[in-house]
This record gives sequence, structure tokens and C-alpha cells, in this order.
Amino acid sequence: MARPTMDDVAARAGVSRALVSLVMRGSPKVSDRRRAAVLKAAEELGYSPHAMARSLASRTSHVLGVMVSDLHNAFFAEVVDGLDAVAAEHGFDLILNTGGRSPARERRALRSLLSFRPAGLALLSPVVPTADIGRAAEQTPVVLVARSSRLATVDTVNDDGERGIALAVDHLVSLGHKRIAHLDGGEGSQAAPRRRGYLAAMAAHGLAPRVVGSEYTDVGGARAVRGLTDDLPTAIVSCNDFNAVGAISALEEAGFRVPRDVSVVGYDNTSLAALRHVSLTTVDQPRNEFGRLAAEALLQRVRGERVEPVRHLLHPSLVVRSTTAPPVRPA
Amino acid sequence: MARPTMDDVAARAGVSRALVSLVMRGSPKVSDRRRAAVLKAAEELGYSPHAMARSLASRTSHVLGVMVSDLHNAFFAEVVDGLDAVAAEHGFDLILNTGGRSPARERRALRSLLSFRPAGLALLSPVVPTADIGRAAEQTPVVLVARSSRLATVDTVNDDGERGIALAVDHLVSLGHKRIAHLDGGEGSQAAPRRRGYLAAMAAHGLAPRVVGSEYTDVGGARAVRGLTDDLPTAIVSCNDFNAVGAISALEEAGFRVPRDVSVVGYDNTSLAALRHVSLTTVDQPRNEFGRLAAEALLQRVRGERVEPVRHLLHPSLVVRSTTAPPVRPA
DNA sequence: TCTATTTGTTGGAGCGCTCTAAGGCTGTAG
DNA sequence: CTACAGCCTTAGAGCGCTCCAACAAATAGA
Repeated sequence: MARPTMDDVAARAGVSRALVSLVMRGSPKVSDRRRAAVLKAAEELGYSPHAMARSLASRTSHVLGVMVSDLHNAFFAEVVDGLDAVAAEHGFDLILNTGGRSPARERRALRSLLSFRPAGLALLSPVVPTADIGRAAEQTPVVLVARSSRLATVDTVNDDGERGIALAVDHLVSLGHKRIAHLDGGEGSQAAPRRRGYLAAMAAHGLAPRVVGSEYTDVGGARAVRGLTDDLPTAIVSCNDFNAVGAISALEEAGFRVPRDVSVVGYDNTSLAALRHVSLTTVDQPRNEFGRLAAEALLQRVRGERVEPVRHLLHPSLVVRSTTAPPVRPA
Repeated sequence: MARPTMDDVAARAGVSRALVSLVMRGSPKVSDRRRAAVLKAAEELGYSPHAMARSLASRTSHVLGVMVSDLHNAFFAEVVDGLDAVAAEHGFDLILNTGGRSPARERRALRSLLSFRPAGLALLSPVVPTADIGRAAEQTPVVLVARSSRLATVDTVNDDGERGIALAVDHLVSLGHKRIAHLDGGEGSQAAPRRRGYLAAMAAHGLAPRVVGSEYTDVGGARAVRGLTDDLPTAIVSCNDFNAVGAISALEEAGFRVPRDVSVVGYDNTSLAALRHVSLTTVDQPRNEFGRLAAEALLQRVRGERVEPVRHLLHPSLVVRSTTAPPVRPA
């Protein structure tokens, strides 16, 4: 396992180490003859440059640090997917760890990532105090995903939850619905903007709002619906897809049919929503795009193309499937 | 962003750089007085060691490389989650990239990972030829997850698909089923052992097998069921959860009820299966455990505790929910 | 008291690479 | 034949750290 170094390649090719370095970096100022000789020697020895030594010597890094609060969650996995795609395009590698939604563990994770002197750092929905984020931002460019911040030194990428819910409400109104309830996500991470969006959209249409406390789970959705059956609205806007699916199954158990009796809209466009068995009308968050934009924001700073912070607020989009239809019962 | 180095800390604390190094590595052979002075200086300067320089100098690495064929897939995300947990416990960091299920891209990803001279490499369901894997294994310990191999130099972690399906069949037989069909995953990655497991289990019970070609999607499951309705079995064992959900919805559309008319078992125990709306009886693969075992296999080799390859074949377990019941129709 | 140990500390070489400045070649012009 | 551009190529310092050998100081044994 003692791997060959540049000196070995240089010796074999009969040139100096510096020349090998130039070839490895693809410099144009090397004659074709030498370049061929070096590449041949490298090939024969199975040589490949040592990324860490390279990074140390050049005082530059081609590594982006990523802290995920929870990879278990498909949302973050897709964001990382997007980050990875852009990073790979530009010859960057990802170094990754998780914070487990605990400030202490996140702080440790942050320290570990910074010890690699990454070119940039992407924090996905971190829970550490802003002060820690600010401190990290003194060392390297930082982008926050699914968490906003007023720090002038960090970029952010978020989804416009208010607008997303407005999309859902507008869709239902255009179908003819007037009695539209919102199953609220409570303390959940993006529940507040979604609730605000619902209230604003209802007001804009001159309709009376009806917010029902619930949570981001299918059980929560089902429970909320059970408290609704004596005065059933014609449409429901759930705080997320799981909640919507729970609501639907409770409705069906109570003898109602979706979308005939009640229309239901979810939020997130998880893979669940796309199942033909479910076929849920929902609001799509461009998760992969979150990752791409986050990576691009970092790379812009790395290249020195930008200094002022950027705040991406991505437009969600409505995906209409089979759980929404014009109301049949009196509106 | 010019970060302090060991020399800065040494100067401030009035000691040598070597002493700072000892303190940073937690060596016991440093007097309390000096240690305190060094830590104080480090704190004041906001110093933290440079992981790459450290790795270069010590010729050891605390990095594990991970190649994921597709992070988009929740299966791999959970495996990575498990890897990360064990790595973090032992002070290792993960460096990660994706291969996108293309041999060329995987080969590039592999090269990039190896350039960091990682302590070990975990390949999750890679598609590159065995030869490439063998070559990587010459450079660093390698563990394969969800792919088997006869290479004597690599460890493997897999799920025992034969046994998993047998669990499902046994469960159905114990409920009284005799006419049990299998919706087959075709070319899918673990389809073959699952099919074998089905055939073996049916034979063991002296029952006639019935394999129906299908695929790992809900649409595939629905289609397969439609070709089955003229001679409906009393139970179906699907190749995975998505397929099972598709089968269920097609059965319901055809006027049958699950589990009254037909019992259905899935495979994978995805989050989908746990939804109360679905509540699918299914076979659980310990995905997180895959990651943990993979990391441990690597660490054992890193520590030189083991040389012979290890082959983990994890036992899947049955999760009984609401889609299976004793047959009502004549068996 | 003097020589052995032990304990704590240090200088310096070196990990594998990049990068600058300076050197060697060629070819063309004077 | 010398001069002077190029264009290639190279020596060597240094990135931030670890580790070894050497050494100073403190302790122990005789």
C-alpha cells in the first residue's frame, strides 16, 4: 500500500518533479514529448496525485463541507444530491457529516468540517445558534439551506412557503371552492410561513379562514379531520404530504370520497404523493435545486465573484393530481 | 481568513511547536502547566488543527470514502446515516460522492475518493466491474454494501433476500394460505435471491409456486395484478413495497378487498409501508445496520484487527401490519 | 555524592505536493 | 559568431503538521 509519489514518476520519466506537477495540473507549457513520457510513467506506476498534499501546498481546497441535520430525511438527501452534482461538475468533493439536530453535536461536526479547511460550507437546516454560524463564516464561505439568517456574511436558500400555500389555495378557489380549511403544522420547521400564506391567500379571495391545529404526520392529519366532520369544508390544504394522506384516509373511513366530497392538497411532493394509489395534488419544493443553488453560491464566493450575501427564495410549484376537483356539495 | 498555525500558538504560549502538537493530540506526557498554557493560547487565537496537514505528516487518515450510487434513493441515505454514526464515534470523517449508476462516472468518483488516501472505502451498490474494485482494494480497505463479490480482499454487507421472502411465505402459510403468488422484480438488484427464496419456501411447504413477471414500481405491481384476476391467488408476495402498493390499488379498483379477499406482503419496510393509510405487512431490511457494519468492517481492517474478508448476511425481519389475514375464499 | 532512570521538552527532518525564480535550450536576427 | 528572445525545465523553499532523536531537568538508587 506504499503508493508512488511524484518523485517516483519523475524518476521513471526522466524529468523533474516540478514537470510532473505541471503535467498533473494540465498546464499548457509542457512539450508534448515530455507530457507523454510523464503520463506513461504515471500510468505504469498507477500514480494518482495526493489530494491532501496538493491542497496543503497550494493553499487552496477543492472540498466543500456539508453538515446535514438528518440524512434519514429524504428532503436532505436530495439536497445533498444537488450539491454533489454541482460540486462534481466543478471538480469539488464533498465532505459530509451529520449534526443530529443537537447543538452540541452540530458544533462538533462544524469543528470537524472546518479542520479540513474546506473551500466552503453548506449547512442544511442547522440548529446551532447564529453566533456559531457567524464564527464559521469568518473562516470560509457559508450557505444556509432551509434556515434563514440576517447574517451579512452568509448566503441562504429557502423555499417560499407562503407562496406555495397560496398556490394551493388559488387552485382550489379556481375550482370553485370557498370553504377551505388548513391543517396546520404547529411547531414544525416551515409551518409558520405556510400558515401565514394560507391566511393571506384566503383574505385575498375574501374567504373566511379556518385553521385546524395538526402536525406533520399522517396520524395528525387523520386526527384533525375527525374533529372536522360535523362541519366539513369542501377542501383541505394540509401542511405536508403525510398529513394530507392521513386526512384522506380518515375521510374515507368516515364514508367521504376524495375528491368528490372533499378536495385535499398536500405539500412537499414527496415520492409518496406520486404513487398512483395516492396521486396527491401537492406543492413541489425543488429540493435538488436547493442543493444546486447552495453549491453555486459557495463557488461564486470561492471564485471571488461575489461578496454581498445572496438570499434565494425558491418558487414552489403546484403539482395537480387526482385529489382535487370542483366541489359537488354546496360551497 | 488567514488562520493561525501551530507556530502561532507555540509562540504565544512560549513553548515549541512540538509541544503544541503533543497537546493537540492529547498526549499524556505534557505537564499540566504547559498544557494549560497551550490550550489557553489556542483558545485565544481561535486555533484548530489542520486536518490535511496532520494527515499528510502522520501518514494516516481519519477519513472514510463513501461512494453512493444514488443518494436520491432513501435506502442509501439510511446506509450513509449508519456509516456516519459509527465513523463519528471513532473520530472519522466521511468524504462522499455519487456514481450515478454509470461505470464511467463511478470510476471517476473512485479515483477522486482514492486521491484523498482514505483509511477505507465503502461502496454502496456499485456498478463498476470487479476489476476496478480489486484495484481500489489494493490501495485501501474496501467494503461493499448491497453487492456481493468473491474478491478475497474486500468485505461485504448484504441482506439475506432468500430468507426475507421465506419469512413472508411462512407467515402467509401459517395464516392458512396455499395459493400464494410472487410478483417478481425482474432484473432489479435483489430480485434474484427473492425469487429463489420464494420458490424454495413454497417447495418446503409442498405448495405450487406461481411467479408473475413484474418490476420494482407501483405501476408494475398494478399491471401484474391485472393479469391475475381471472385466477386470483389468496395471497401475494411482492418484490418490494412500491410493487405491493401498486398491486393493492389495482385489487381495490377491481373490487377486491385487502386483506379480506387477498393478502399482500411487501419488501423493504419503507416509510411508505408504515403509513396508516397503507399499513403494509412487509419485510424489513436493517439499512442503518448495513452502514454501521460496513463502517465497523473498515475500522477493523484499519486497526489491523482482521485480514480475512468478512461477509455479513443480515437477517431481515417480518413486520406484520394490516394487509395480511387468514383467507376467506376457498384456499 | 554520583550515576542511572524517568519525565518533559525541543530542534529538525520530512510527509507529497505547488510555485517562484532562475537556468538551459532553441532559433532567429544582427 | 554573438545576442536576445522566447519556450521548457528545474532547483529549492515552504505549506502545517508529526515524529524521532537528543537533551535538560527532576527523581531514584546505591
